Amino acid sequence: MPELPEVETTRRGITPWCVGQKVTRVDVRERRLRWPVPAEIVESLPRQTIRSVDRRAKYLLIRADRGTVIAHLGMSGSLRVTRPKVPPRKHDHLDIVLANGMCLRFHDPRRFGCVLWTTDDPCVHPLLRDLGPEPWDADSEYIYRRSRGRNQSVKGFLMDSHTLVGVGNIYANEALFLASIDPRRAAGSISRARYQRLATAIVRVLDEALGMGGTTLRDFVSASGEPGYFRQVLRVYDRDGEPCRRCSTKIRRILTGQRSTYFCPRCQH
DNA sequence: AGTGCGGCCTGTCCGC
DNA sequence: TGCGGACAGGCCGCAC
Repeated sequence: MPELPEVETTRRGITPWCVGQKVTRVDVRERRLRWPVPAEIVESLPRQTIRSVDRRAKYLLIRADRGTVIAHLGMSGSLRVTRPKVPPRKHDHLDIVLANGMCLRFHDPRRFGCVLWTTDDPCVHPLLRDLGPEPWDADSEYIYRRSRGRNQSVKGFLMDSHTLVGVGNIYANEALFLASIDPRRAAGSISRARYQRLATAIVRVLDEALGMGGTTLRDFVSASGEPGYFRQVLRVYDRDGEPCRRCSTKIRRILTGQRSTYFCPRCQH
């Protein structure tokens, strides 16, 4: 599933194929994504040149001459470089066809993702406007200050994109383990020193995963799926009943909200 | 304003 | 073997 590192990997993977390329056509086979694919993208994007591919949180920003594609991969999405004549698979919802004979193909079985179009600065788009800082830019003092007075669980607080972006369920669990913090604790009850550890832990798990995303970069065009490198290095996520890698106590799974939360009852407090 | 939760979707897995 | 149901997940948008 596309977490932040995979979105960044996608960005790096598609950039050399499409920056500087003119768009010749946009083919929409299924417009019912999270929000309908706007007709303007089909009308306006062709004949424009792609100038850059940026990322904000888990949104990819494909900037053209007079407008920007805002794409989100949701839970199950991918954006791959292929040739337009390659027959679309099931759930290949949209192609951005390029003058160099390639295309960007958006694939998303669950359709939690989106492909939108804006002619404004994408940063003022309602979806991006209120987002917190990127994890690499979020210093612990900011996170600590923001947590004061919050009764919400620290895990929920971390996963709130207004606090900071890019910390999904997997990384929230992993970072809280590294920082030895019980995910059920109220965000406002945790000390400044522990937020320092937490901020470091977040960057560490994201960098680790980004390093592994690099391995899928090589055969990017060949459309090979995620081989599951993540799983072997996970410390708590999806390890209910298995021994803690630090103290061998059984990892516990609980539900907070509707989300699975994994933690070591001995290491995290 | 902060917080919790429903809903959107389909593939996968489990039990009958 | 086939079928139904539970579950997973990001994150918007609503209700309290």
